[in-house]
Amino acid sequence: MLKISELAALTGLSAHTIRFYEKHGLIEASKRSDSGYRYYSDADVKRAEFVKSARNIGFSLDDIGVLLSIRLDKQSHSCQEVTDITQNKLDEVNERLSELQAMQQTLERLLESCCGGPENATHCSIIEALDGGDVTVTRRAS
Amino acid sequence: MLKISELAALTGLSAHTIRFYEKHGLIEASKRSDSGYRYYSDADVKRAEFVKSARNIGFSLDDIGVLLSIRLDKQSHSCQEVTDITQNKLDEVNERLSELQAMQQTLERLLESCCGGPENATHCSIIEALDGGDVTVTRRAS
DNA sequence: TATAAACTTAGAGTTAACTCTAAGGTCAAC
DNA sequence: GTTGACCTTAGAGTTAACTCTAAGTTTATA
Ligand SMILES: [Zn+2]
Ligand SMILES: [Zn+2]
Ligand SMILES: [Zn+2]
Ligand SMILES: [Zn+2]
Repeated sequence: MLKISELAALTGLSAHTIRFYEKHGLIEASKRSDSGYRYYSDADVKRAEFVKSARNIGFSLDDIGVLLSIRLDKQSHSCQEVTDITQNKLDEVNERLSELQAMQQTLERLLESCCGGPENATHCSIIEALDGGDVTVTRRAS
Repeated sequence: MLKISELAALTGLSAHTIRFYEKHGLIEASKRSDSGYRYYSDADVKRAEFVKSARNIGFSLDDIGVLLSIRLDKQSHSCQEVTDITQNKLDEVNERLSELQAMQQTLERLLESCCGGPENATHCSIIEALDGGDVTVTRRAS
């Protein structure tokens, strides 16, 4: 049984974050000492590591909640439920990637066009481009 | 001179957002009617369009504030100041792109590994992968 | 036994960029 | 001269995921 700081060291989450996740139903300590200290079993640690992995991939805490409930009772859930969540996340990531790639291209183009030197900006092509409005249109985050 | 709703229609910003930008020093109405209505001159419109362009590229409101002050007095600023802001933004975008690309790869790999079918999830390779912790490590957002 | 490190809770604060509400004043048209 | 669209302000609410604080309790170490 680990104390919260030990679980924190193991997972790389802070003790604060672990308590925060607990409040959101993602992590729990299967035991409390008489004085109220949290103690984590091996199963608790595995669960925390699952949460950390899912978080690393980019799943939201809400997604992770659903994934955990599937993990807890695999019999009652289908692979399709899992791929639905995963596909939705991938769609989201792809959408954001498109936005960022558009920004990247525009920024690179702007940087190429500007001398970047120490002289004054009266001739600056970046300022001009922004003024003219002839910048690549990037989609806003949804 | 345009009223706020007309500027909104022109720029695609909402009237709320225009007032919000004004509060943050980005947009201003060079005139007010006796009753307090905002009226925007051609120069105001250009400035609002500059803000909109910069926002589309992904600059933060703070960045835009700095860009506007350069735009307002180009003599006192250098191209380098402009490229610094732009380069910093590009670095940020590139960092986020790396994170998202790692997520994308992991998610695609997970989706390939799972059957996605209607049977129960006792054998689900996505759940297994998250359990095992053997997912690609993606950097967290800074 | 004394001190420091670690733990507890409830709840407030952070960030960015909006987004909305309430309560009321103004303006154009019919 | 009244309806309805539009305008004003101040300020609160939203979102996600933390992050921190305060005030007090417990435990480990010397
Ligand atoms: Zn230059
Ligand atoms: Zn330049
Ligand atoms: Zn399957
Ligand atoms: Zn599966």
